[in-house]
Amino acid sequence: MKQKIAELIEQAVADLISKGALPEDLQPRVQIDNTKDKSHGEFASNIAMMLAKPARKSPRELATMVVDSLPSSQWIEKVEIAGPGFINFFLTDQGGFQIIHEIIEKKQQFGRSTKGAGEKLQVEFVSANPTGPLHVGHGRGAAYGETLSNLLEAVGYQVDREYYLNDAGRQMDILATSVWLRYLQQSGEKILFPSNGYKGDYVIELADQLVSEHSKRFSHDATDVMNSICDDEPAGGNKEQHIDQLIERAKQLLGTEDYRIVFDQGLNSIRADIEQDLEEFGIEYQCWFSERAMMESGKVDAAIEKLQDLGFIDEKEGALWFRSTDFGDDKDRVVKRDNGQPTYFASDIAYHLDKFQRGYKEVINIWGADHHGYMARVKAALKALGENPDRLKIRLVQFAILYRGKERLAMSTRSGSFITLRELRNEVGNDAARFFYVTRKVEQHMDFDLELAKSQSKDNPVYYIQYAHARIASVQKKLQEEGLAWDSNPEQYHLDRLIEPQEKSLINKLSLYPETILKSAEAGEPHLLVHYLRELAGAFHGYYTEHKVLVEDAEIRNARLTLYICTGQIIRNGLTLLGVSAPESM
RNA sequence: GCGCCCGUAGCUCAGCUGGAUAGAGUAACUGGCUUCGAACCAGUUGGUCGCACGUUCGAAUCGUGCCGGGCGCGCCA
Repeated sequence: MKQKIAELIEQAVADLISKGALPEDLQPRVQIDNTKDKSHGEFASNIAMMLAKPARKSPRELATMVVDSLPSSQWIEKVEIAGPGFINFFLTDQGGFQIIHEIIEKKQQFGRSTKGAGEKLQVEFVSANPTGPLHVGHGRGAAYGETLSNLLEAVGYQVDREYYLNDAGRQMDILATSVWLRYLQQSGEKILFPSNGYKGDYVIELADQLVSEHSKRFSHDATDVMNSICDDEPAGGNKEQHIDQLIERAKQLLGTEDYRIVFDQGLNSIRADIEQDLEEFGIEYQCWFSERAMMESGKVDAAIEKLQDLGFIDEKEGALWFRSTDFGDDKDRVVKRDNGQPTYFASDIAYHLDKFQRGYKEVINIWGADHHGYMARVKAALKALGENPDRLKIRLVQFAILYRGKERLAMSTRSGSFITLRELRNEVGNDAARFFYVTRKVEQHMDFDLELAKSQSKDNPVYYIQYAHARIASVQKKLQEEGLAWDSNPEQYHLDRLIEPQEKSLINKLSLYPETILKSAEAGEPHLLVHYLRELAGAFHGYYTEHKVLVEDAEIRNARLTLYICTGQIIRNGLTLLGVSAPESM
């Protein structure tokens, strides 16, 4: 409808220009807004104010000219000029009812579009290190990434969801060593657990599995393990050195093959746990991309060599530096350490190059806000490699700070004291968790009070929306019980019987759904959809309490049922995109 | 010190590419179930939009400078 009105205005302006009433070089950027106040009609345009200056006329005078030149339309009841020069459009009933027919016709397809034209996009999200279970901080990225993917699919893109698995590097070595040391403790060795190791209970469980599957295969005397290892921090030493020496000792005593078994035991088990956790949360990836596999394939070395060939690598102090300052970064970055090991950044370069080569129109990364410093260097590397860095879109997700009442909860994986995503899901439920996470825009810091979410779960907005859906389902059930049915023949809708103000505003809300989806998707802001659904549910609840559906008058009944069915459809469509269920009863 | 994000009602947050009297939820208070589900509805109270300039017909929205909070600035991942 907006489009139709915009066309009318464009015609009017073009008409005025051809008559010489307006300058030729005028380029109208027609903007149609939804009005907040219905006394201003359904839609408003500020075109007269926009053109006032270039046309050298007063806004109101210009508005009059535009209105007089406006072609007539069956959808427009009347047009008024108001305020400083707004042109307000009042729709005819038929104009407003169009949307009802469209919803009934398209059902779950309503609101979806083909704007994306089937182009391929990739969304990479969560990508937490497989060193422990996901915690509530990861949950926000998970819910956001999945919802964004759903929205992009809804507007016609083909989306691949991807998880970058950091299954190589020092953190994983620390995990493997932690598991092994717990294993040794299980077998009765007196070993003081390193302060820098992973202390969570799940590490002990991994050690238990190791015992039951491999018995004493990895056993060694505590004295051999700890011999000549430097002191840990509590004993006055350096905790980083301490853990690094323990890693070396583990590799040396176990040998390549056995070390890999211990390593993989931890990796595979945690990865499986993460995958299951996310699946239960409604998220399935098209690809789990292994960093280790990428390194073993030689892609990381190849990327470094390519940069070297292009002349962007300097050798300093035994290390290889990528000259990222040539491409707008603050400082140059090491890609290969003096010990010959590639850095995390080197993997990232190779990984992003690989993504780009897989033919996506755009690659979207969802990162925690603490990673914002990496944007410049990754884009710099892509640019150096001859790729267009604008194809990489990075969305930063601010932290969710978890509270239990007033108490702020720790979220460190290493310390082992954190609330897992699974615990959160069990406590507040998947629907409330998914909904809560995307209610606020991602740039906002978020306070997540567990006690509130739990104790006041009845007041959670997600139930408000679901309740509207359940009420509609309930009415339909009641209809059947009374031996009645909704007449699905459009001739029998009798929409002209919808004359109540609550009906008008509900219809108006319904008509806003498609543009809400489009905007949410394009701006990457699922919270717009959340707020829309709340408003829609609000409009419905108000209507529901004021007017009965199952009235004697069959025409009014069918008209209202039609409106109910449309409302239920939109709530279902919206909640589905959010990954929230739309229950028939609750 | 430099960079990114944020500052709107007591609290948690919306406010669409600048648009008409700044909106929800929650909390507080008042009223509404013999009638399709009260997990609901109607109403009242509550704001110098952090502060100050600037841009213009018009600024919560854009620009600059302060103030306040969060995060980042490793041969860690």
